[in-house]
Amino acid sequence: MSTHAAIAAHANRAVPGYLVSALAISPASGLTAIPPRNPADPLASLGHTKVYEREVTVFSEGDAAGSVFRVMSGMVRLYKMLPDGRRQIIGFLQAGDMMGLAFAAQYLYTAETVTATTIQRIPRLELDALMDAQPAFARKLLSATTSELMAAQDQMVLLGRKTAAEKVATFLLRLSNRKAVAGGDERTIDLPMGRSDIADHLGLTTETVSRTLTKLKSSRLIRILVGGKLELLDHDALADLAGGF
Amino acid sequence: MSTHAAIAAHANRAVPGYLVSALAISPASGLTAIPPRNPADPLASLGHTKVYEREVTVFSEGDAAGSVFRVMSGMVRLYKMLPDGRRQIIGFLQAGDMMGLAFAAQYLYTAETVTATTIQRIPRLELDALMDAQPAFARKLLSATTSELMAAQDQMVLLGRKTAAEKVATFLLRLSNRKAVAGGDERTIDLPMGRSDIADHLGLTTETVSRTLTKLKSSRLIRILVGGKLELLDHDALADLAGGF
DNA sequence: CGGGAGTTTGATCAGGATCAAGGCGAGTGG
DNA sequence: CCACTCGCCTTGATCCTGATCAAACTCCCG
Repeated sequence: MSTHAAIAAHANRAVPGYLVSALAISPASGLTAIPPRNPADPLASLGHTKVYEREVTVFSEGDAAGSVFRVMSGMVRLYKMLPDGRRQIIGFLQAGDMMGLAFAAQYLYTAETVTATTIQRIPRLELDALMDAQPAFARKLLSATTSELMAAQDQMVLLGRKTAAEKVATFLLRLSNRKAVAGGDERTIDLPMGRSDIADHLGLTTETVSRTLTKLKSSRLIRILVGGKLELLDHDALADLAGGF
Repeated sequence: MSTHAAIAAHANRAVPGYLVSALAISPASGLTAIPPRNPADPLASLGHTKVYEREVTVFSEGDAAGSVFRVMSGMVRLYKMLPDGRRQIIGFLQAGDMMGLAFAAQYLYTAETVTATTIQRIPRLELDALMDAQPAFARKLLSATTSELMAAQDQMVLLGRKTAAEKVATFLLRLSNRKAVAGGDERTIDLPMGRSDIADHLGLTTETVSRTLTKLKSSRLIRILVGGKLELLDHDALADLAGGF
């Protein structure tokens, strides 16, 4: 399922990017001698790639920001915290998504792996050099960032105006959508993150997330599978419930 | 107060941009013969500028998107609606802010004036041409859009995790911050929008906004003035209440 | 197999929404 | 110029969704 073609399709999807822009991952990255300029993935030759364990911190809000990162596989959560510990998860990143892309001296959110994750770290200086060398790449970054902004605006609608059931349904459909475009079974989605992660992403509590999922299960809209997987039994009914993205 | 210097300072502020990026407005724009390329404001010579009355629509969600817009003076609200009419105001735009900047065929939100507003309309083709001609300008747009994204993430924290009082306090401080950087009296801010606009921006109802403002007034943290103005009497106490941006 | 974190379920609480009246002020027309 | 009116804002009473507090269950994981 995570074929190169699938990843490329994902990166070029028409659907707004999910978090900080998805950029094509070179099929060849890491497998062959690195070409100085790979037209398909200009980033491929920059920085280096590292495997992180599950549930570890990649960088923290307030850290000096010298690099940007690209998730190659696995899942990362980005979040901001209020002084008293309340947490808002800004988004979940998957293959192709970038993070840390900002013109600020410090990172403005914390990045932690959810699962074991491969991440490419690119020094800002190298990214800047690439933008200078390839204006088209700067445009690509702009396009990806704009997509992120649109996704962020959808999330505002969700957080500000949707009910608990609508929030959960929307969340499930988004995951399914991402996965569908990335190829793979439409109906079965992965939920590697915990209930409290989902809660902190949707502006709810774990209990409410759990109850809502239970209700969806009772209504035969979803089926909860072992190993953090979930099957969407009635996509249309979920879409009705979600009330638009 | 809205001197050229003030606007320039505003556009270059370190604080994250508020909605879709703030770009320098040329001091000379519209006042002198238009130079073909104004280094201070590369946009100045593009498209044309029009004055809109208060409470009119500039473009609607779903309209074919052929232009981007820049607010030169006045105030605009951007919002998205759910099918049943619930509304989420994405943000309020002021001088220097841009809207409609997306790589999509349709506008993804509706833009309406709050007050009488001067708006520059720039065809996308012209913007694209400018980006081709001046790579530095594309970088500037990227920087502005990234700032917007950061602001959107702050708004997610507000919507998902803050209480009504924290939301209102944060909102007032943001307005004050914008104004402060743009020059002008730190303590007195303009609230040209109605209570229901504020409510739809903060994920509350008009009643709750009104009650919360009344409480802030009783606690001597603010004073509500005639003509949609408001005075911040205790900036520090408000900041405590807001609990971080 | 046992321990423990995460999840589910239950009971109660409370913040903010909803429903319902007044009050106030800015425009409008007489 | 003043009074009226309409829309917005404020205030009050009640309701309800989702939070909080509490406990049992399940499934990993060692």
